[in-house]
Amino acid sequence: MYIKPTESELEILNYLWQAGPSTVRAVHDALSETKDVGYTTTLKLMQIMHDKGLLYRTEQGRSHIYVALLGKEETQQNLVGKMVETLFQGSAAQMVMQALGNHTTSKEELDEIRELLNNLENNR
Amino acid sequence: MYIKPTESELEILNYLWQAGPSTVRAVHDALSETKDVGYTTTLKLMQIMHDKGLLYRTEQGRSHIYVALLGKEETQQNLVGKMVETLFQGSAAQMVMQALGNHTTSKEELDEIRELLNNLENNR
DNA sequence: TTGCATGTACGATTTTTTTCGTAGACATTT
DNA sequence: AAATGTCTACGAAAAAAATCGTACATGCAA
Repeated sequence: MYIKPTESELEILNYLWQAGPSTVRAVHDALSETKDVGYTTTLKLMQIMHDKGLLYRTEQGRSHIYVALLGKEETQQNLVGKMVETLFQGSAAQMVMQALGNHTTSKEELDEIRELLNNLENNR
Repeated sequence: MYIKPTESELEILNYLWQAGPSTVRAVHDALSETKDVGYTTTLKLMQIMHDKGLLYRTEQGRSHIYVALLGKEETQQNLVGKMVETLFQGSAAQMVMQALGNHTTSKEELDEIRELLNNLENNR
């Protein structure tokens, strides 16, 4: 069974995806920018994630280096999929409309999407 | 400030959006189909939602009729938006790709999206 | 009128998630 | 060597969500 990361766990995963293998310190410093939280809180969270099998870690001198075990795309997939199911009755198209309708998206991005649409249609 | 519904609250909202004003009994019976939960749990949840201002209710004889106070589109918007921010670094386009890439979407829906893309581009 | 079904209210408990204090190890600075 | 800084471990508390039992009211059927 797939383990759904909690909100806080997701913040940590996000950082690890972007930054690659990192120490608790690095993660914490990054999160502190936007969130007011103690160092040991971040540490504990990462330890729990390690216990759950969400993170792998390796010793590096006195500290640990953590690596996300969930893939970014895989996780995005999972969560978006769940949202499509529960909030949009399984219609990805409807979600797409909501997403595009209310975010400013550049011409380049729109073109990219258009291309994706074409590919999808051809490979059916 | 906007109140983010919890997972369980969302299930209830979903039912109410689809079915319109309903009793706890109706909601509970529907949820029971897919979830194993006691009647009083659903009742309590709906009472809490009422306290929070998520639901409006009116007496109907011995029971209550509940109505969702959050709009469906409004809520979808909020949650999708939040997901775009936290999971896709603000890029709606990327989320769209993930959503479309892994859900079977009919030609009609794809066309609909294409049309939306065109509109977006024209109204920029 | 007695009993059963069905409703709400509400406190209490359990479970999950988040937070943090304290202790101990070890390196570095003074 | 002593003080200071930085790490992990870990227990425990706080906060948020979900669950349910029990009490009590009322409608309805036997």
